[in-house]
Amino acid sequence: MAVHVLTLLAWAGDEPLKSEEIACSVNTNAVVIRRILCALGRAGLVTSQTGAAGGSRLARPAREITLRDVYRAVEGQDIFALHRQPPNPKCRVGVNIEGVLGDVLAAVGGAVEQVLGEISVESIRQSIKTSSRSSSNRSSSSRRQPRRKRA
Amino acid sequence: MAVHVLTLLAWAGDEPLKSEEIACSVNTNAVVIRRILCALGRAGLVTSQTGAAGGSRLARPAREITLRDVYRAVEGQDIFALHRQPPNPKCRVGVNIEGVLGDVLAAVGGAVEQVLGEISVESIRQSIKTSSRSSSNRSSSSRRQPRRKRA
DNA sequence: CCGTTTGTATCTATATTTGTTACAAACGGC
DNA sequence: GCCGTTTGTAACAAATATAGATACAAACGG
Repeated sequence: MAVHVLTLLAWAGDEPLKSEEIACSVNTNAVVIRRILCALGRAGLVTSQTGAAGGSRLARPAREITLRDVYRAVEGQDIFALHRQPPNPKCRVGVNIEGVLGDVLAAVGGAVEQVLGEISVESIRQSIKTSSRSSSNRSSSSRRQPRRKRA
Repeated sequence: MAVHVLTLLAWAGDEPLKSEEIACSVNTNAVVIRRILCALGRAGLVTSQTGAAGGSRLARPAREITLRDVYRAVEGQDIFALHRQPPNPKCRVGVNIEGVLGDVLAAVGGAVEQVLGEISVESIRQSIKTSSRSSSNRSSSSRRQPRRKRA
């Protein structure tokens, strides 16, 4: 949803968008959008203004905002997590497993961020533009079902 | 937790472990372990036997089981997900965003699997072995707090 | 044949996320 | 300076997912 929001803002250019307008396209409540915009604002990706002529716009060119920035702004930091309840410390494996898995998760997180770091909001916008031109497109044709697990 | 389970099984070697024993080290309920073992069994990573002398053991050498196998066995398929409620199809961005993001998620998933595919259960076991030898270790010393979001 | 263990169903508790209502603070136009 | 508008945030309800627990039939070995 955050990527969706930023893509809309990229499209709008200089013109500020109101959370209500964005919510309409995303098909959700305006407060949900404001929460996202707030997080993006704290990360320095967007600027917002209150008041009658208010709204939000990108803080810098869409080409200079990567999905990695978005990821860091809206996701906490731990996508994968360890045991909810710590393992039994009396077991030789239990004592150390969390430390070792921590390294694994760090490696995974790094790989995720590297992939996301190579994709800009502008490139997303471009993909959408081309998608809407040709309907015989591999992008939009694939996937229409995965409504599972955390948005 | 699945990695924890497999590491224990790798340690046990030929001797089958009961779900109750595993649950003790992981510090959870035996049924939770059995659920994991069942998923791992369906993926062909472990074999289990009922009965008095029953229990579970690895279906093949620990070196030939990667965390990618584990990942596929226990996680559904979509770690990241799209909008819970589909975007507004009347919006130019809303129509195509899911297709484009689907490609992004596929790329991220591929990167995750690639990293996990290079780590075997055996290497996890080795890391734990060395961890427990030297206490001045970067692995186990780092991280002790991230109890956030899904185990 | 009998005790043990898996596999699975079912239920509860807990955590997380989303959606919703409400409202103070900020801002621009008049 | 006032007034309507919009953000930022709090508070709460609803939906969803996961973990933990109890129960029990089926399978297996001695």
